[in-house]
Amino acid sequence: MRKLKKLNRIYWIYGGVMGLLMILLEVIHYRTMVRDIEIEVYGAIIGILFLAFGIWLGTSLIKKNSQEKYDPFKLGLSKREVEVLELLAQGFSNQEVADKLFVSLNTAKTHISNIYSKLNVKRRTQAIQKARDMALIHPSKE
Amino acid sequence: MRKLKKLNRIYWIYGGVMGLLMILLEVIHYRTMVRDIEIEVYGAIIGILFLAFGIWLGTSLIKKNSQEKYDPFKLGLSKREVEVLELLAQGFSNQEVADKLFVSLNTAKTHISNIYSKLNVKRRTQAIQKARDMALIHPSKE
DNA sequence: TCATAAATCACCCGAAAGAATGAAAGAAAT
DNA sequence: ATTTCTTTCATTCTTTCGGGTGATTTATGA
Repeated sequence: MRKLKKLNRIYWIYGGVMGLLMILLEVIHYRTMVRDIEIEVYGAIIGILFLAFGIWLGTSLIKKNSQEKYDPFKLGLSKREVEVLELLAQGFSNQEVADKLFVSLNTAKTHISNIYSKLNVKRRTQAIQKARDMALIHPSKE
Repeated sequence: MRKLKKLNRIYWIYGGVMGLLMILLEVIHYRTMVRDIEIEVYGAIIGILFLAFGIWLGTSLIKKNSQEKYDPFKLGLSKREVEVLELLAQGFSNQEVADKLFVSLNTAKTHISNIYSKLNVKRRTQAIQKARDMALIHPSKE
């Protein structure tokens, strides 16, 4: 639903930019009616414009593809649990998680256990994996 | 050293393709000397070619940037240890790692401990993190 | 206001993980 | 040949994890 909507808007943008580009070309075309001399320039301009547009379009498309799965914490995870998950993925121990959140070790463990059952995993490494795959947490790099 | 070399080769390739594109345009240009009628077609061809080139170039550049750090296991890691690291990153327990490599649990634990000291970490989650960051192991997705 | 969910903490227990050593056989290098 | 490295395994000990259960205190919403 929302996904489709968003994708569509992106394609509208692409279309719009493309249209603007065409208009720009038309303008250039009718401006340089003294073509016989200017045809090389005309070609160069078109080339540069479309090259730029292509690069922009290509990079945009890749970026869209590599993100956009972002499942918010709608797997029953509470915001506190997402916080904990974030810390887990950063390699902290139970005790460290507890300290960072200013709660007791027992509380941290409770959160972590709940995360496991909600993510349907048995170990923290699996939880981290799943969280990354489903983009439940902030990506580490790039 | 090797990094620079590789990057340079990539730019050579880009340059080469760009050159071919230019030659192609020249050919098209002198082929369609009946321009007054064909100038729109000429523009369209240039546009399409450069658009395609731009997209290709853009996506290639992004991909190159997002990889390319690949540090082989020159941190003192033996090949066996890299194997173990690979399995760790897949979320397996010590026992599972041992089973998959047909060695005893003790052996697996020894490898894992050695990995920790070589990567200078204290926990398996940190080892996995570091292995990913330094691209010591195969990426999980994409 | 009453029920429900979230967040907090405690206690117990067994399993897994990790640290510290030692040791031994085979491969590889010099 | 003789080191050096790798891989293998064992033992002991401590710490950390994870499961299970139960309880209290806010919030939130119906």
